[in-house]
Amino acid sequence: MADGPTITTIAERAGVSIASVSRVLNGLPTRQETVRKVMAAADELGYVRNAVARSLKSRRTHQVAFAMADVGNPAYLAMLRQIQPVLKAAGYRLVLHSTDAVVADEIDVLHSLGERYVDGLIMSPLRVTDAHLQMLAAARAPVVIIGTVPEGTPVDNVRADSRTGVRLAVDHLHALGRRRIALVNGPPDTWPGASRGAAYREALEQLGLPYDDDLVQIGDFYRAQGGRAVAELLDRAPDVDALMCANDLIALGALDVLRAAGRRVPDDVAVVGMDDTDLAAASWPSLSSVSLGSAERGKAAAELLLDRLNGDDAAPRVITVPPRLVVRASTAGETYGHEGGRT
Amino acid sequence: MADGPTITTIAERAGVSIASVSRVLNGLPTRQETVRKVMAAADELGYVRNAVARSLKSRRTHQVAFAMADVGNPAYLAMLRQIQPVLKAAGYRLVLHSTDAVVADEIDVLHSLGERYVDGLIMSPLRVTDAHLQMLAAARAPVVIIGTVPEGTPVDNVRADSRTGVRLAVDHLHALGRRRIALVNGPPDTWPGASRGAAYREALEQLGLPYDDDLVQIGDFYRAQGGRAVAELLDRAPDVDALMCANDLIALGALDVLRAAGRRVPDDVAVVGMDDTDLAAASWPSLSSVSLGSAERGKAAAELLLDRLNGDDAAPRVITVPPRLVVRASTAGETYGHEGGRT
DNA sequence: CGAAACACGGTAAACGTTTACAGACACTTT
DNA sequence: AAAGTGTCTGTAAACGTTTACCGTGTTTCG
Repeated sequence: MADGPTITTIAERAGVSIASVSRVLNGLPTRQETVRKVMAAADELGYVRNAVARSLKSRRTHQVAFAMADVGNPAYLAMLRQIQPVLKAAGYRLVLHSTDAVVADEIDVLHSLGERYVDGLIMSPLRVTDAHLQMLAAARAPVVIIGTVPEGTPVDNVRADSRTGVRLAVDHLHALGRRRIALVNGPPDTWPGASRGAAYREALEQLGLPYDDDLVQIGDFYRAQGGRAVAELLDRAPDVDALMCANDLIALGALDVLRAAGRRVPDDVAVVGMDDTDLAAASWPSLSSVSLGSAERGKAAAELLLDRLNGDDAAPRVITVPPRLVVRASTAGETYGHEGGRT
Repeated sequence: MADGPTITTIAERAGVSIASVSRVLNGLPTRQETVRKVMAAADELGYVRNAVARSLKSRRTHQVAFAMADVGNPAYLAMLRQIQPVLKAAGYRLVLHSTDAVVADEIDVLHSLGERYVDGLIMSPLRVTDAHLQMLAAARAPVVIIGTVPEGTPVDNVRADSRTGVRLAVDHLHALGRRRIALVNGPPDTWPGASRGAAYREALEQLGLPYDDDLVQIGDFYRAQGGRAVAELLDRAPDVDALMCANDLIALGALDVLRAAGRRVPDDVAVVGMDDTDLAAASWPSLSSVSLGSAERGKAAAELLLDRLNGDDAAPRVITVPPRLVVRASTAGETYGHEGGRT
């Protein structure tokens, strides 16, 4: 692993100046003979351009960061899957940050933009605090937020519409004749938890259904906890005939518990999840789920960021991705396979 | 977004030289008064060190690359989940490459090590070609391969043991009294496909079961294809009583088709998957699956690489991670939840 | 044939750090 | 009082590129 060749090495070998080498390497107009000599020397030496030196001079790293709360969460992975190819096609490398849903870590990432190791950032924060807003206002590179950000924040913003998403699910359940529709939610101090809770209430109201505290159960966004929450719910409101779950993991937990309790799905209790992860198609009965368009949001975010990196300095843009209800066996009683799973 | 402050800006403001600024910033011994002035200036200006310039000088980027075949594949994600925190804790950023299982892309990644934008690389190639070996021998930074690499290749190597994995599964099925055990495999020209095929044959032999061509079906590593393969298999060998599937997706496809064909799982046909992905725990009946230790391999790889980055230059090491059979409902008929799923 | 135009290519500065070296100053020590 | 010791800080070079600028040699044209 001897010290790799640099343009100086090449220049010596080819008998030209480093400027000429650089010009050849960058395809700037140069005499044929010089091009030949430089290329030959570069080939023989196995030269590869030093990206760091290049970045220092050009002030471009050709790297973009994506900061997600949790590498394990399928919703973020869906984003990642879309972001990656878009950036790659545009010649950018992807630096991945996992913030473990810790606000301080997110702030750190924003702060580290000052180190200039990336040209831009896509971030999907759990919730947006004042600290976030301050850092965003002072960000040293273009940032795109996947999530919802207050009006006037100077960054591009790609939103889900969980309100409409919940609406779709509740309407669907109502249309199937269900009247005791429960909500199994995550913590209300997170953005998803809060907005889904509010949307549920609103949806009931629009349908003329009464809001019943007994029908709302709060747990965490995980399977085991979701199951526990549903168990409590069944105790308290045995007449429940539909469950709106705030994500797919909770819904899987619900299926576990319903099965154990001898309730048939969907005949006795219909279940809808949220996020439409791979798990929804894998479970049995397969899980109806509201897709909040994680994939589309990832793609949109990447494209917005690329625009910025190409010098677009128009006013901050907001894109809202519409939700989509994917109906599977857990509400419609269809047999698996009907919806043409993608795997 | 005016040009950020540099140590020169700070030096002027604090009335000292850039050398002093650098020293203070790096905690080298300096007079208290100077420290104070520099710190004050840095704070006021909101200075953040430029990582690129720093890397150029120090020849360290504090970045590590992880190259996986496919961002969508749960096995790689399991690795990623372990790699990320290990690197983060050691102060490294993670650059993610998705090679789309294209050999040329993998070679590209190896080649790009010459650009020195990372200090090291963890790569999990689908199969290792001569081109790989050449590049590995000439790699400009430490590389750890997750997968199997020929004896004598000068890189650290973390292996799965799919031979033993298949063995575990077949033994398990045999112990349950199954005698017509089929293999639903992926393409035999991939490393996983080839080794699983061979291991299956070997396992049968050891158990004194006859090898029967009708019981081996080749498809692809995906759900729909797995289902199709199993459908054909049922036609050809209706007396099959167990399926060893080369990965979890195939196994899910198998469950679909068995259910549609009215065969009970596990009573009529037992099913084992491979990789023990999240999907295995989510499906119903939950899927027995052989874990090849993706998570452990990821962790081990990250730790090996960190050792190298800390200057360890001992001979290349090989770590083999033992497989583990996770028994769930699809073979044992236990109810879900028994194995204490991790979600 | 001399001057202007032009095509190439070399010199050097710059990007923002780190760090070897040496200078400046304040004390000790003899 | 001169020399020695030690602490702190400034100057400058280096990391590997890109690029502005200028000099040289050739071509073109009056």
